[in-house]
Amino acid sequence: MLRRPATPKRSRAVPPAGGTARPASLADVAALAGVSAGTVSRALSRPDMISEATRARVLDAVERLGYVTNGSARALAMRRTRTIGAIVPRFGTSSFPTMIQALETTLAAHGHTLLLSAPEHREAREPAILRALLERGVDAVALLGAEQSAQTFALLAAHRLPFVLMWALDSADGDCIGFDERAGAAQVVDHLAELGHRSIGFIGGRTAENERARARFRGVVEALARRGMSLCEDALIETDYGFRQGFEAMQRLVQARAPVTAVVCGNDYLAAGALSALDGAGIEVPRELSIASFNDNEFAAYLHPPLTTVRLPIARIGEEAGRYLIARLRGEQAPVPAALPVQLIVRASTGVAPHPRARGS
Amino acid sequence: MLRRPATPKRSRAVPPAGGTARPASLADVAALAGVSAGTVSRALSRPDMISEATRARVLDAVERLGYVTNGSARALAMRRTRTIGAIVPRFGTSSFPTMIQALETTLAAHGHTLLLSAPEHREAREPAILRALLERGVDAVALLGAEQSAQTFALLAAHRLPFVLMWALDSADGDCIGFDERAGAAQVVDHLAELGHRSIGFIGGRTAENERARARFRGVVEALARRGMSLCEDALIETDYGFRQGFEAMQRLVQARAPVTAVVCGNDYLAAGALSALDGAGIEVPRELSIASFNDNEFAAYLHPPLTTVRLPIARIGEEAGRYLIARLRGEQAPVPAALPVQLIVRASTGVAPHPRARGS
DNA sequence: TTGTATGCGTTATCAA
DNA sequence: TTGATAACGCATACAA
Repeated sequence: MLRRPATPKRSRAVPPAGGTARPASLADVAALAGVSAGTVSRALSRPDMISEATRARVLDAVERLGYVTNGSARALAMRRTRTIGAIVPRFGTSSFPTMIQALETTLAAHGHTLLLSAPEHREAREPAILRALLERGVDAVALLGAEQSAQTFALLAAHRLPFVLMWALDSADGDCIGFDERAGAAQVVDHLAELGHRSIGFIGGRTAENERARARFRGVVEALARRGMSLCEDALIETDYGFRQGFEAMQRLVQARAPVTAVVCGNDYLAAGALSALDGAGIEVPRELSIASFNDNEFAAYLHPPLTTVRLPIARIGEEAGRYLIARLRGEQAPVPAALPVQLIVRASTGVAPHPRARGS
Repeated sequence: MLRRPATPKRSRAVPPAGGTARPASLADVAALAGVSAGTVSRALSRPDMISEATRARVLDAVERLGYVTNGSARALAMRRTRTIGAIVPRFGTSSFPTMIQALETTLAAHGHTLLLSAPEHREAREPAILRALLERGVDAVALLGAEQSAQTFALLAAHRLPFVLMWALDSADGDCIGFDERAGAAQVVDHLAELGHRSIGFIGGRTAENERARARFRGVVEALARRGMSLCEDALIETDYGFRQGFEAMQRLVQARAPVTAVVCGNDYLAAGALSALDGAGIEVPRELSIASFNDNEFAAYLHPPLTTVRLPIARIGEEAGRYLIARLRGEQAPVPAALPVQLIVRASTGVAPHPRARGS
């Protein structure tokens, strides 16, 4: 392929009509259209800089050859890939996909593509993962949570890479996009208090490992403290997120006859499991035990209202993250959006079809 | 930046210690290590072709400069990006994330990165999406389902791009990786028949739009036919997948007093909703109405067993798709794996913690 | 408006 | 084992 000074630069001046070895390049299009490569490039990216006639010829040649821009070459020349990396752990069994879907949609609308990494075990692999994204030349990165390794932030800084921390609040290390879960916690607590609940339990995620679980726990604790209350120590359970875990946690509370009239769940898988356990325990839910949860998935709403939920607009995290990064890439200041508002939903009083059982109680 | 013949090719022979404009390149590393660029390249990619001493010097320089390979340049030279594209519609609210997670994990283990596209409205945008992935130079593509546009297959063929159709069976257009949902349907039907059920209903996804919903529907119909039975026409409901939809569908069946003793649900969101509706209807589930579903998510198992489930090993689709594509990229023949086996799960007889209510009934 | 000539940062070929 | 050098395909500054 080298050492052939006598032959023309490109051996195939003829378009690969049937399907030649290599895909068509700018030079091929140029040859077919009878113009220079530079003209073709402009015809495609700056149509207004080219005459109507030649542009038509170029476009025709593009069509005939099935030409597709070589992004690697473009990226090399332009020093940008129009690609954004995202690192989101435990992707499959969480509510992150909704967020990622929104992120991808937002990015795609602006011509960017999403490079996704979904490590199973976070700490272990992460620096290597970021390096992989760096090698791919991502223009920016979206990370889940504010608790990244120092090495991660160092790499980001060294490469001057715009980045955003999703589902997090107030980090000194970078701009965050997150929910106002604290306000949500306050709303839930206020609601429960107004219903007369004075002894409240909590079934949540593992605060040592999960910064989101920690934020919710703290939010509830603080909200209670403001009312001079505190969580019932006999009804505090940390567990993995999951339907089964919620089921078992609530079973434990019931069997131990924990003296609570309300339980706040860290997410709605836990809540749904807890509700299901109550059902089996033969307890009349509405009067004896009120359940509340964060992070509304629809299914929990159909189990046994009244269930009070702090609905987190998960998709908006992705949208705002996308918007933010795109603004950054445009050189705009990209103001960090304020904490996204959450919504308190009280099933019994909303129009959402109430569970029939709720009527008779 | 051009027109500077007097200056050396790279103006900064000194490493960007603090943080210069552009990230370190091979040439920078070479300069610092006192070798040629080619040597650096080899030192990194073919360590065995280099002397111990120089490799050490190179690695040291790499470390000092924080050098990261420029994937675009590498891709341009090597004509491969080590990147794989995936197009999966309605990504956020489905069970696809589990599949994608597995795909990404498998690819990452082999040094490939996943480029993800998750269009909201499928037909409309898809050709453009594939083009976007082509421009990014993906080495291969994973598509959801066998029903792609002719244009899609044409593009794939024109670019000689290896691809695989996930969650699909037996397409003439390409290699598929899917479940043996037909066998699963047969198992469910056999199970229900052995329990004495003779009139069976079906609540499933929209067969006109969803090839997976169609496959399940057909599977059940065929399995029934083999036993000389057929679905109860008064108890056939097509709807969107979702907890609410299952709830409402089952409500309809109950209110219409559909003459069925068993209902098969197309996925477990529908099943969970259906079970919840039965609960509200005051019907004793175990004796009067048996529910079965495809595609097991854990939560349905905790509602009201006995629930019979065709568990689809969703993650394996992603794994196998990844394996297949990687084999193809290696030039291996990549035999198409047979339809992935599904597993029939009868809650009441398995060790999965039975719902307490099941005991008393 | 269009053509020409570099340069982007690697890899791969050939010669040393 | 190493160095020099030609692609890889595109974008762009400059000249025409």
